[in-house]
Amino acid sequence: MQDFLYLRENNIKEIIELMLEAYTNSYSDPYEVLKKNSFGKAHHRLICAVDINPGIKVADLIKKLKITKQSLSRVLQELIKKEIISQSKGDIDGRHRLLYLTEKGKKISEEIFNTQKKRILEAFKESDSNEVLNFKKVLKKIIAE
Amino acid sequence: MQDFLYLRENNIKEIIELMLEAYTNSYSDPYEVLKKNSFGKAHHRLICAVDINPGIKVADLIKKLKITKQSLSRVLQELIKKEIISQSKGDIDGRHRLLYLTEKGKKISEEIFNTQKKRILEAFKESDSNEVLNFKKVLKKIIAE
DNA sequence: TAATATAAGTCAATAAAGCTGACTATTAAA
DNA sequence: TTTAATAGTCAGCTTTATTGACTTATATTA
Repeated sequence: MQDFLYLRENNIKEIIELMLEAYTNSYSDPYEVLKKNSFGKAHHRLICAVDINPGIKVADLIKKLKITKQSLSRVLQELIKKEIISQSKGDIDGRHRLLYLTEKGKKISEEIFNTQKKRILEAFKESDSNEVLNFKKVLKKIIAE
Repeated sequence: MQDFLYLRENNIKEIIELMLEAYTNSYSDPYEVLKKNSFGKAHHRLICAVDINPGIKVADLIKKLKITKQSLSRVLQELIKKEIISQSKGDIDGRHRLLYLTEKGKKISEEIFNTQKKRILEAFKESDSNEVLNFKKVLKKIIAE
């Protein structure tokens, strides 16, 4: 097998560490916005996931965030009470609870997003459309089981 | 300003969420290895960061992981006691404590890495050298302040 | 050299996030 | 109509991280 430099263990290892740091940095940007609303990292993750996946089922959210039903519940009930997230009964399967951001939730999510947006746009500055698409493609593949 | 599709807010938002999921999935792969050694996510993050940055200072580690000195300390002292990480006094500045993986630490880090490697290699399968380099470049830019 | 600043470590109390286990209620499928 | 799936809940616990108030060692600078 040919020795592709970019597939060497040290390069892959570095990429794993870069992902840790990229996530850590991106998700620490909205610190002030979250604090203002008395939200923590768990709320942030939840709001972000529901924003990009409107109508997501509780079970899928658990898989996505890789936390237990009980852990999710505490944060979710809090956000429902504060009218950031709303629930509706699934019409195909009545056992499902579909989650959406409320208007209030959308506003907060936008506020959060605005603090993160700059970082990503800056990173894409010297990239062209294809490169961004490839970046996204790779991220998606990393997620795939 | 031209409307570049790939710079639209929804695309950026999606990328932020993909990063969350890519990190979450990649860092849940070594669950069994970590459990066997009674390590948690905090240990994992620390081992990974020291592996890829041998000789890193405590202060830099705190910046990288975005946790407090006291949070780091608990986990770090545990790993030093278990002889996973070693410390040495900085020779340029004697106040610094430089951190390294021990031989034992390197073995565990390899074991952890092996569970994560497959996922990344799979993601890079259909990418060429340039695309991987670009992926890495973007990750680095996302990290930059 | 004496005063000050920086890097790291520590103690204590608390909060946030997540876990396991044991249940209940509702709805769907066999 | 029994069984399975989905969601919710209660209780107790662990892990991770925080704030605040120190100490110790080493560097810097006045």
